[in-house]
Amino acid sequence: MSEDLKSLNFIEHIIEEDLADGLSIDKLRFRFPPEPNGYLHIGHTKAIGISFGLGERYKAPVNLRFDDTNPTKEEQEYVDAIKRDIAWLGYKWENELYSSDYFEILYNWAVLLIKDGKAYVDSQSSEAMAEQKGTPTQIGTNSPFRDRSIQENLDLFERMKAGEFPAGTHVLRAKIDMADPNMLMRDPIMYRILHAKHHRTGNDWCIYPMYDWTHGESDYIEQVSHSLCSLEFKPHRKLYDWFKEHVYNYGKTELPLLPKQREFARLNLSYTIMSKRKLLRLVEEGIVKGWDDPRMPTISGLRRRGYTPKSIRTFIDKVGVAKRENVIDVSLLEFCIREDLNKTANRVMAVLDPVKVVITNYPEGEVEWLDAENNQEDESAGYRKVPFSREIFIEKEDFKEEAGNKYFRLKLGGEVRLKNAYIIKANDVVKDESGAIKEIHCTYDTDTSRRVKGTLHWVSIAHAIEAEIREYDRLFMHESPDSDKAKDFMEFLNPNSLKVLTGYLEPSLSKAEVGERYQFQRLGYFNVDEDSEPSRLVFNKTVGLRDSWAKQKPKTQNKTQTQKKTKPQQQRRSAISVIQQLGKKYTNLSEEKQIKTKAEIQTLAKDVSYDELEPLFGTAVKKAGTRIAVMIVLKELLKKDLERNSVINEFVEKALEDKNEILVKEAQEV
RNA sequence: UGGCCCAUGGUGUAACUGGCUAACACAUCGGUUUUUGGUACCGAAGAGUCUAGGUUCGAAACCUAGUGGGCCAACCA
Repeated sequence: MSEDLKSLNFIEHIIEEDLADGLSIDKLRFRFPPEPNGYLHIGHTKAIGISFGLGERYKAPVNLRFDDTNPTKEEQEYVDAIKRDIAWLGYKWENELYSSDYFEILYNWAVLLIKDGKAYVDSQSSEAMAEQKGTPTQIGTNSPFRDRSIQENLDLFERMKAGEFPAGTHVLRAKIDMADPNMLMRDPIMYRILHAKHHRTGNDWCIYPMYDWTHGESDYIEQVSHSLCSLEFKPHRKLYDWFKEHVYNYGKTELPLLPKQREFARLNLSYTIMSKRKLLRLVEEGIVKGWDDPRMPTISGLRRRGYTPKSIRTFIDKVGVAKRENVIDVSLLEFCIREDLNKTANRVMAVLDPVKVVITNYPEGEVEWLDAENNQEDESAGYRKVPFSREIFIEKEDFKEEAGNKYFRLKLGGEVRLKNAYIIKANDVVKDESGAIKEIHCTYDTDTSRRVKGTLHWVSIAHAIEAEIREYDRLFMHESPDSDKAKDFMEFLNPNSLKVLTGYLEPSLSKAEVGERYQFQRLGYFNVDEDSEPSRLVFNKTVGLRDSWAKQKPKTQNKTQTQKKTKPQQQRRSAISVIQQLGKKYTNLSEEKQIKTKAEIQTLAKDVSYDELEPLFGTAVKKAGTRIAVMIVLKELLKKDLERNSVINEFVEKALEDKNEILVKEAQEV
């Protein structure tokens, strides 16, 4: 193992600092805390990759902890799916834990908090409490129940637990500060009454702890050293720390380590949505066939689509970790899966949009079994036999009656190589009444040593097996479907996200098994779907091959859309600010470029008023470039109707004495 | 109108914590090789680090202000 020379992300920097400050490396401990209320998606993979990745890097334990404090939304089905997905990704958790395991200790701590006067029972409606809470810009007001006696609070809380009250009648709140600018500190709710059956604790409890109270304390109980979560929890940190510091008094002997919460930006993928709620809607409204529909960004969807765990892990590695909002281009994900599959997937031939080719000089009824290499990237992959005969299919797209010489494929009078077989020449076409090509008549040549520009894949008609091919396109046509505030994300659905075809495959595929991945040569990577039956194989297209030929054809809509997009900031930039920027780099430019830039500044100067320019006379002496640009603009203005004044004279004189020659030269021309 | 966070090529991250010509990956464009218009290899273009001021011999990094974006008012997590 070589030393990891990769630069550290900000979380790794924090850990390294903590280590340097004396934290013992064996105290490092992480956790991944999903709520079992939905399936994991590619966005979660980032969180998984960060915490489990850190675990692998530092050989530290990573707990899988289900944050199951809301029995109304959570189900065992999701627990199972989450475990399956994490394991599939190849990560190993130290302990499988549940927040619900800590209900008892959490309750006991809550009682201590009441005894310390740090928590109280509130008995208002949620509406009343919401009103008292204030707004982000307006402080809140105290609850009339805020100063109940400790005895009364203890009594009420115990009776809440005992199930004496209906839901919604009482809550336990932390007593912090209703005037805190951070709304989470305004006496947050710790417990609510919920007469619901929990997937693990059954009917043992009718009060359930809230996220903030549960999550941080679970970290503390598990002695997690670094509790990593996404950015929207940043405001929670203050409360996380408040709870933690109070509870520390009750547990410091057995639980000496205080966890540290840090936040990173979540992953966004272009053309997809990540919200569990919205994904659920796609499932419920039948837009997709289920959580594992290959078009879904869920881990189970990607798995079914043919993605490998390795490709997803390298993807997560490549996207990095930082605190700024980001949208990752799907092309990066596609790059990762192609990179992996290129090395591992065996090549086969399949024709998805067939046209018949008759090789007129090949004997009728004859069949040859030719050798075909399975994977030139992997010598151990070996060879297989493919049958060749008089009648074969090729792709419609691979033949044109006439075409320019940039078209390497088959055309009348032209030659092309058949992959793993012979060179053929197209002599004639047979058309039906409508003019559609029915057959292409070719002759073949057994001398395959000649250089021929194009190579086509093909399949012998008599030997081909039919299979269902499912081709997928992005589910949404908008780059960030859920960012439009005016439109519902459903409006951006791509109506053609699924295309079902019948493909003709070489016979070696008849033994293909569910989950196996292949490269259909020149087309893309495909895997065998679980809907397959021995009599009827079903393939999913995982991803197409890179296609630099397709790019030469007219650009697609999406391309033009993304290119039109410019930063809003830059759109409304004034001439003067553009000039400032040009000036900044002016002194670094080559002479040739300086001339160009100067002309540009002169043009822009037409849109600059003297009032805009004057403040820049005070530009620092060392910023010669900016002053040069200002000088150029000044000269343009003087050429027009501007009159010289003392401020201008002063600026010019100062420039004449400058050590920058360009500036002096420009000033001399005034 | 408050608080907190963020700002580096088209995209995502770096920059040894103030010091070389701002690096890497994806995307883009060109070339070489090739029985996949794939892969591999070589090369190019693209940012002077949101703006302005300041500190400093020296700023992407530090300070101030501005601009732009995000988050925060669920008995959700």
